[in-house]
Amino acid sequence: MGRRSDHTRSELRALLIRKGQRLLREVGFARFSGREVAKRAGYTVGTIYNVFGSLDGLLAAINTKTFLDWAGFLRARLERAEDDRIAALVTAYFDFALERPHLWSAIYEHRLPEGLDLSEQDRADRAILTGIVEDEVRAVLPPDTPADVARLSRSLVATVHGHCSFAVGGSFALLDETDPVASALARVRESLAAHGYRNPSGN
Amino acid sequence: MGRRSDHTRSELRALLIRKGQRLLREVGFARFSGREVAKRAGYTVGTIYNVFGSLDGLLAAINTKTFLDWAGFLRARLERAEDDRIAALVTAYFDFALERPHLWSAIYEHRLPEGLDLSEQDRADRAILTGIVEDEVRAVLPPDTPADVARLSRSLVATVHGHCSFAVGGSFALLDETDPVASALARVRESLAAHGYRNPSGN
DNA sequence: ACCCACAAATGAACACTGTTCAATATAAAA
DNA sequence: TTTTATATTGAACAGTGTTCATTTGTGGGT
Repeated sequence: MGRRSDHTRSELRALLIRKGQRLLREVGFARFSGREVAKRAGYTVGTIYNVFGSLDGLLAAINTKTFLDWAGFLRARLERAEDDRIAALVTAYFDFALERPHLWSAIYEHRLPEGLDLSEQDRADRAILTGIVEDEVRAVLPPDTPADVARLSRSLVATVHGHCSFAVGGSFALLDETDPVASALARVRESLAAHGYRNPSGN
Repeated sequence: MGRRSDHTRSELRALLIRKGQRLLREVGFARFSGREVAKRAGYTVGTIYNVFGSLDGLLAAINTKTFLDWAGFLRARLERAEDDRIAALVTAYFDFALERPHLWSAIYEHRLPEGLDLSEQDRADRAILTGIVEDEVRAVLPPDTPADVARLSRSLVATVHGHCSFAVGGSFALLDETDPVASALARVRESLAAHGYRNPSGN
């Protein structure tokens, strides 16, 4: 088969990302295969290289999509949230990961080879997540806080990330940790408290 | 070539782990190859399967070795440490990872396939690291603390791990974070302070 | 309606991977 | 010395990522 017109370039791009994301969710990073993605999309390997340049390009695009899905997930939860938005955020962070462990892990398992970098667009898309956290942190600290809110937010994301990573990866299971979300939330509250935050739930 | 007696079973085991660890450190998890490990050890692929059952078995053994090296690294730093042992611990945690990023990342990139589990020995070896942290945390909290020190220690390890993971993986670089160690240490101090710890350095 | 130039899709080829297992060469036992 | 047991090999298999010459449908120009 030669040239086709079943999809425009951007449709094809979206299709490959969608099918690739589904495969990644099902089998995980270690068993991910470009040929399989192409087959599921009704194309062959070469097409992935036409569209993304390399398999790493496709994986980067899939992971950026996952970041966007994740940001949407957090926003939806925050809308439903009552007074304790920090708890809602931490819980949602974990829930997204625990409901699709393969997909979430792949974000951190995939490393671009040296020489390749994320596009500016990818970076901007992925930064949205941190932005959401930053807004919530700022809302909860005193208006005149001397803290570097952006930096503190990144650090709190890292804190929650560490707990989530151990929870999804099984490190915590080996250590008989039963409630990683509660631990993560406790650490976040302690750090926020050190910057003038009062805990709404009393925990 | 048939049966040999160049090495005893346990010598061969150690040799393959050593050569494998070196390869992993050089090329990273994604480019790791069983055939290459065997070649460097002066054997062929099949031998890895005789000794470790599978490539995952070898990788698990290498990663356990890395955990033990890491624990030794922390202990050596703690011996040299002056008054601020918490800072020494956090700094050493990062330094070990940053000096051998491929090797450190591989601990978390490798996942045992379903059905396979770590041996009891591997689990015990890997738990030594957490034990070291637990000792230091206990030493720094009030003797009559009501806190669950084991659980808090695990959580603080997760906190530092999250920061270290972003530092090694480049997520922090994308966000212009310049001093992840300082951030991690600040979070750890805030949480310890919430449990009765007084900061020796005044930071 | 025709033709043609272009671009998109293909799939064979290459060098690799993990895994299995019959054959083999050697060490240990009899 | 002969026999038994086993450690080591390497060919075979099915898969991988990547490249690229070849093919073929498509859109634009006549």
